Amino acid sequence: MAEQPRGSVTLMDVAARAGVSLATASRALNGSTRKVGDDLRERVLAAARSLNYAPNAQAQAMARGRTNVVGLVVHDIADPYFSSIAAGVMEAAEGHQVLVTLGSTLRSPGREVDYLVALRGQRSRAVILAGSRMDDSTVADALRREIDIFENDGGIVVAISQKQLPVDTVVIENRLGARDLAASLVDLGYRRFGVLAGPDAMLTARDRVHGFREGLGRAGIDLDPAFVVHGAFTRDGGHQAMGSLLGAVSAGDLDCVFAVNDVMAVGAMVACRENGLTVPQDLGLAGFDDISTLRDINPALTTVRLPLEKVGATAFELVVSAAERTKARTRRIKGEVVLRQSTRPAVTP
Amino acid sequence: MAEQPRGSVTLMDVAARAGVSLATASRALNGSTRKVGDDLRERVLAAARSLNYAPNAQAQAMARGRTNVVGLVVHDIADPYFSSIAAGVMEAAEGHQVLVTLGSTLRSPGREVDYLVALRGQRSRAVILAGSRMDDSTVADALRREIDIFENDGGIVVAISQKQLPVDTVVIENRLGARDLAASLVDLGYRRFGVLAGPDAMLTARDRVHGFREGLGRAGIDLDPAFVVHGAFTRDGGHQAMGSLLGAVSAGDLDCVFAVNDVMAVGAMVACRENGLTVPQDLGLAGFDDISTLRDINPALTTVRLPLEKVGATAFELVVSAAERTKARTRRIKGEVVLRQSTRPAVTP
DNA sequence: TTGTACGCGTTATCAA
DNA sequence: TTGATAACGCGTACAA
Repeated sequence: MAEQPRGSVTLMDVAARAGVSLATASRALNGSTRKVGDDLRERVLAAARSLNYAPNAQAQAMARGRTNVVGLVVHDIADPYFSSIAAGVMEAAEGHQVLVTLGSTLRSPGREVDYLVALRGQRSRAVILAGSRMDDSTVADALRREIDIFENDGGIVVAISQKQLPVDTVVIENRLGARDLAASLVDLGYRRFGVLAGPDAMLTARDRVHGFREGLGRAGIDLDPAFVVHGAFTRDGGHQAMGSLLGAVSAGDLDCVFAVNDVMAVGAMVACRENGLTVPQDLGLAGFDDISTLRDINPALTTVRLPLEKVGATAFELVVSAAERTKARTRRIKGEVVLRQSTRPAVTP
Repeated sequence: MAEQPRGSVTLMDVAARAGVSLATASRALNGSTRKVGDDLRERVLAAARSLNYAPNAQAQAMARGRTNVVGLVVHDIADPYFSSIAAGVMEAAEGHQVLVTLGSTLRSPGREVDYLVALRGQRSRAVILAGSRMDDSTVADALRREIDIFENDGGIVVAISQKQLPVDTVVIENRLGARDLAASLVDLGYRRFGVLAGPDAMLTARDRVHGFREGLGRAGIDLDPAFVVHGAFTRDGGHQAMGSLLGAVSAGDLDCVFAVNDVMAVGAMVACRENGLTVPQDLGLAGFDDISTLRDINPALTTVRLPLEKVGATAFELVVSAAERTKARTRRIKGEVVLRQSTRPAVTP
């Protein structure tokens, strides 16, 4: 049996036990394949196994000058939007000998910069910035600056959301999706719209509002600014915004409400219920994202489906293929309108 | 302005720019507070700032012999159960100068061992194993063995779920919660129960079934084994299991169904609807966990509330307080029955 | 208080 | 093919 040495087993221990030099042990365990005699290789592998040797990744990183760490920075890991993206990243990373470290900014944009610094300290090979960019030039400038430094150190940066930064980006077609949704809702016969708009500075929210307004405009419908209520990008934000909206309008002013994401839509649905309104009979309601956990709410939510796991996987692919890139690349992910019971069926003539 | 040097800035660069020795620079930036003259300290800090210096965490780790990396291993990060726990861990880690690395086993128990090896290679300070233990002695033995090695290297291991491993554990009182739930359901007047039981080998699922059966037994009610249907611990698993159950029993055999977690309950609710059953009029339905994302489904789910973020935070506290422990500690987290609309109101005499 | 020099565990370069 | 040895960047005795 193998004895259990106290403290970490080093390559030197392995080499000693196998009766070979450090260099040989290193080559047998990690270096290029065909350079160590089979007998010695066997001895080294056996020694490593019996000693439970695990290479010190820190030391390897120092010697090699690079790591296998990829940082993933999200706004809030408890939000299903981000946990789905994270799952996509993790799955894509499978088999790539990569360790994913998770950062959660708790929805405070400035913290992205902090994580970037920390991950630079870790000499992370790459960082994936998942989550909406903000309309805040101070933060954006600081971020851009830190990204420069990070990339100058040889790191890779990939963003998910808007093409605001000069890095490889998985662009989510929020605007297009919202435009299509608007068109579909008009097709269903809706005419008087309200919007629960999320935070004004959040580009994802803003793009969706813009796209929606655009879609309505093409159908000759105006979106009254008074019917656009901002609120947090959360369930409670949606709940509150819907409450305000309902308080501000009179019955008949509204026949359909678009919440810029599904969790807000769910909050809005509750607010409707509390106000005695039935969806979709009294009011149509639509969301955005098609969060899988929310697919079974009743009435089922009309929304724009986003392949979130694919978004994460795509970001990871940008990371692994970054070596051969010549300039910042863009991958566009489209959403697809899904009509369900929270909006009424199309009026058949 | 600061020039942007090509490649990483090292402490030597900072020392040179500040005109001090390496040791002084090190002390000014990291070492104990009161050992560097104010003037020199200022010079060093200024130099570091102007050069965008970020300490090489790998090198620090090597020199110090320890890291600030904590590994979090979950079954599936897309599952709200785990993403809530992860959020709790992240929030608790806030301000502790710790980087959390995320592992997702994709529900394959053997992968926990792989992550443990990888994290040992990283010289992680600690690993949090979140997720049910399995009734699989092969895996458990391998895990125990690898945990020994990990701890022997000075690492800390914390488990969340059952006290199956000889490590600090956040024990979730599944059994107790399910027992209480059973009692509450009996109080509501239910008598003929079915259970959607999850995978047989998963201890969390099994504990909940046992506890539920226990609770019924105390009320003098027998749980017919034919009414216990196993299935995956997911929405689809619940959907399928409920389908089987409804196919196997005749109307009147059943007046309430307990799904061992909320996502299964949601799947079950859909299956009910598909079979023309209305919850709770035709059938009561209860879950477990009180997943926040699912709180707004309709009818609202009767369930056992688990403070998942607190679970994660508690696990992290065990990590940071591990130094002063003498033997494996246990923190028990209780659930609380929450009665909602998916079960009928109590019959008033 | 400040500086010198060694060690952390590994890879990679050079000889042998 | 194998082995000795110099990096890698930092912390920290030890000496000054």
